[in-house]
Amino acid sequence: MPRAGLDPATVIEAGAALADEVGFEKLTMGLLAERLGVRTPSLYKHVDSIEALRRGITLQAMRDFRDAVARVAVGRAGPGAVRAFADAYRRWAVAHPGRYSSVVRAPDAGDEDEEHRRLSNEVMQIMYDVLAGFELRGTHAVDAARVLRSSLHGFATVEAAGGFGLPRDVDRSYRFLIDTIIAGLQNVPVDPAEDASSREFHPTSG
Amino acid sequence: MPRAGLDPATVIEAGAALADEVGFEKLTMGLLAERLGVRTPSLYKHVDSIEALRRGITLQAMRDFRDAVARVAVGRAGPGAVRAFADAYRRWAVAHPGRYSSVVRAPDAGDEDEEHRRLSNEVMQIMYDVLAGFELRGTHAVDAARVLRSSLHGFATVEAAGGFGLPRDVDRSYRFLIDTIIAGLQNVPVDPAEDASSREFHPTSG
DNA sequence: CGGCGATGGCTAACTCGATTAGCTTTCCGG
DNA sequence: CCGGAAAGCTAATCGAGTTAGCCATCGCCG
Repeated sequence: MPRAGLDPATVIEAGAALADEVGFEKLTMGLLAERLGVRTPSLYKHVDSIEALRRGITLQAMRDFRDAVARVAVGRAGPGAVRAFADAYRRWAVAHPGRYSSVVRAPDAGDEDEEHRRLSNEVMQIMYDVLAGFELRGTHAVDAARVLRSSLHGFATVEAAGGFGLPRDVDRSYRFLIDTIIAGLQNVPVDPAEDASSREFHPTSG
Repeated sequence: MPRAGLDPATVIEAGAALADEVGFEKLTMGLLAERLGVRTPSLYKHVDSIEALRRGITLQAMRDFRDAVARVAVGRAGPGAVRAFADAYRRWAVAHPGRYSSVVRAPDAGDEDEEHRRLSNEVMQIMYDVLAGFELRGTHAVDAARVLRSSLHGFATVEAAGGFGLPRDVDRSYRFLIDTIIAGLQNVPVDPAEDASSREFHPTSG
């Protein structure tokens, strides 16, 4: 019998694609093996465990996600950049539901290696960049990035979970969300006590 | 040997408490049985399956969550109500991480029975109520509720996943999030084309 | 061209969690 | 006090993950 010609990258890529179809949590070694035309134990020649497979899918997805949002945001800042970023964010999440789950899940203990942290920070940095141009000094730069992150992530998660009852309106609600965030960041009252703590700014720790 | 004296409600309550300790997804029949001083198969005298157990925990948690947020929001509207609601929301999520996961997870196929839908709608209704007082007509009432829901859910999820690097600042960021949402809802531009579609308002379909 | 070591795939077998079957014991109403 | 329903238990099955160990294939080197 001819060999399947697998290697770790192929297995992880196929796992990511399969996760998009059946859901990241439903991804199984047996299912992936079947998809690759191979018996389950054979996969262990390429990945150490299902945990390692998930980790690999997560990292691959994070790189792809970072590239997708970086592409539209590069060199831009302010409301237009936030809109473009938010659109790319949701578009990617909707196009890759399984990968998106993998990106945002709570990493299992020890799962968060150096590369994971680095990629997280790169995405946060892109958020800081698109938010430049709003008058956010000091700690509020961190806060604003968290606002953007939480809101977009929450929307994507609820949408992916089928939590919105009326599918027709979801695009419009997303636009409203972005409009609200932008208007909010332009009008949020500045607490003078907070503004004094500018020194605490830590751009890579979002 | 004396009987343990279990019944479905006890088992579900213990399961919810255990989920808060070990995480909803790590909850196992064996673990719960051990906690209750009973052998694993004995649990099946009280719950049909682990899926049914999860469903029971979810419904119990949704009721408790609804009560917690309803209590602080009753009869109030506008920014103060949004603040109180958001505080109760996050407080509950932080205090009951396993239950919170169960409330917001994507329900498995068929899992979403009538009571689940009813409880979802009740929480959405509370959101509509606290958002009354902002000048949101027509479809934007739905949009605003989705904004609030997405943002609070996203923040709670990222926080629960340990996604924020600087734990000290999380309270402040949450306040900033709420301030931003409130300022945003007070200043978001109204699109005249949207405002015309007021008839489409469906308050229970969030 | 032949050989050979590394590699990739396979079968068999084990573990663990969920679940079922069927037995036994306890409890409670009559 | 008695009989059956209810609640626990042991034994056993099933599926997913994983390991061990066997064998075929590939690619490279003499």
